[in-house]
Amino acid sequence: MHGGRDDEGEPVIQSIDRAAKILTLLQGSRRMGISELAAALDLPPSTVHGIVKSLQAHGLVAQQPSGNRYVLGPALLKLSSVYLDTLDVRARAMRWMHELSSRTGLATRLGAELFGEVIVIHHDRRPDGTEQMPETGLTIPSHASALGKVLLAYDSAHAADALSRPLAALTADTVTDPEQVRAGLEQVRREALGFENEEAVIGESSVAAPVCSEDGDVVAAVAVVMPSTDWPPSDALIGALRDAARSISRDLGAPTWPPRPPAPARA
Amino acid sequence: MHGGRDDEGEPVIQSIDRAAKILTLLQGSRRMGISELAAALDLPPSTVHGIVKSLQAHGLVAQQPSGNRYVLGPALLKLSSVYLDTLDVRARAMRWMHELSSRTGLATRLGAELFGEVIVIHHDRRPDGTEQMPETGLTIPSHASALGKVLLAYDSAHAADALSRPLAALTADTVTDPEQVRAGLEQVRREALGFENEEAVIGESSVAAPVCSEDGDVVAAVAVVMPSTDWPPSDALIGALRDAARSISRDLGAPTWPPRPPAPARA
DNA sequence: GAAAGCCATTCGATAATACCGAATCGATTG
DNA sequence: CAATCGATTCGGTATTATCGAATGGCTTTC
Repeated sequence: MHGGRDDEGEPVIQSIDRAAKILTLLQGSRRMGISELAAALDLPPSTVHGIVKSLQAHGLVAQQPSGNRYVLGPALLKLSSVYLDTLDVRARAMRWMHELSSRTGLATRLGAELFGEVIVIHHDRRPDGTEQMPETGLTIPSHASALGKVLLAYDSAHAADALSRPLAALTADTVTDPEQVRAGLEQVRREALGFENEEAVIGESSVAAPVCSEDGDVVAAVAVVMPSTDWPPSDALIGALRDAARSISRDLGAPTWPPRPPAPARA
Repeated sequence: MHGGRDDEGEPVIQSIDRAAKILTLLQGSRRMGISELAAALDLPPSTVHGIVKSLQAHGLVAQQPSGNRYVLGPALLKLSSVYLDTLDVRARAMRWMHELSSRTGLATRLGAELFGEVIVIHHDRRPDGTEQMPETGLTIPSHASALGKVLLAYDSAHAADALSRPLAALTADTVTDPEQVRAGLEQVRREALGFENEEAVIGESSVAAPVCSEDGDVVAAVAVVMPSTDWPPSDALIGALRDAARSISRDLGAPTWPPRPPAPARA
């Protein structure tokens, strides 16, 4: 009952807070007018206008040629590009993920936690020449993905956050009961593997393994994405995935792999 | 002399302006402390601290585990992902770029203008299976790239902006004289093609063509990137590039291609 | 074709707000 | 163990963003 994130009373600068909320709103519904934003935030239009114009001056939002609708701006792209460059995990992972994709013939993803969801930090395509959407930057609900289950299993704060709100059903197979999800995490910890079979996208399944940093924490997860027709994953595939996860972790200076579960478990 | 961008006296909200400047600083030098930022902005550390914390609350910046240094945050990645999704140009271009990459065996880029530079909006890799850095989000100086030359040629505001400041020499072959760059644009307009031979990266050359929108404006440019050993590009390659540029423009509803130059040119 | 409604935008007064300087806490170094 | 450097907290003050009302541009409607 007393849990939450925004009633903490943290000292946040009002206008920046509002600006960030506007960006988040534009993230949800792509193109919005001033008064639309104003209504959503319960603020006078003139206030919103000032904020939006300030964001626009820095390219963080842009108004489309049509005139009176605003969208996210190009400066965000450059910022995110630099953000990706600062991530050691990603830099180290890229090489092994490419190898993993080559060996398995499947797409691979690297994910980390962002506000209770999973954000894809790197994506290596299937090596066949087909056209594939870039997935870097996508966010996926934690409870419905292999990546998410792994991250949940080793980060209790993340788990508490993600499982405290109602879980969306993305397909018929999505597990929407928090307790059931939580129960599954036990096994994830035991095997250091997370599975997901058509729980997020129909026809698509995945397996994920944890990636550890220098001080043994799980900072990310790698996944292999496969067509559901290939389910369950072969031992060879799982072996390759574990190899990749171990290699990345080793490159990062992790002392052990698989990681020791955080919660006390009697021998 | 009287030209400029930031002395316009536009009504910008102070704290948002400062927040954006902090993001830009973090974009330049990856990891900075509070006092470092404060020095750069000539502000008291406590002020900067407040702003940074507010940004942090929304995931726009993050402090690294080490403790007292800040970096750009993961929320930017999600925002940029949505930004990319809102771009029709990109959505339409992806398919044709993939075909272009397949036909030529080379990497292709789609670029647009951002504050006088070129930002890469989409990148299709070389179809060989080699590991390649994702280039989406990179920015390239306009004067040293084929993409940039095309964009400059059709957007006089962009040209005025980009060529008013000193031009960086990225390689020995970079053209750093604004007038010389400007002179080259004439030919770009005539051929609807921009060329660049080792002017940005040694061993790499590229050719670009304009992409037009519904109302005939040049909104982006497509480029093929090739090893300099293949220079000059074959007619077949240029043909394929033109085909792609025309197809994308057509999909966008452009009335004509190649675009009519903006400057009055007597028949 | 004219009028009305909608929405973005501008302006100026007000008080709420973010800013700043000084003090505190924590970490790192000699 | 002492001292320095930096991040962080706190509270008073004045700058600053906010808001309401008025304007202007655009599309819609009758």
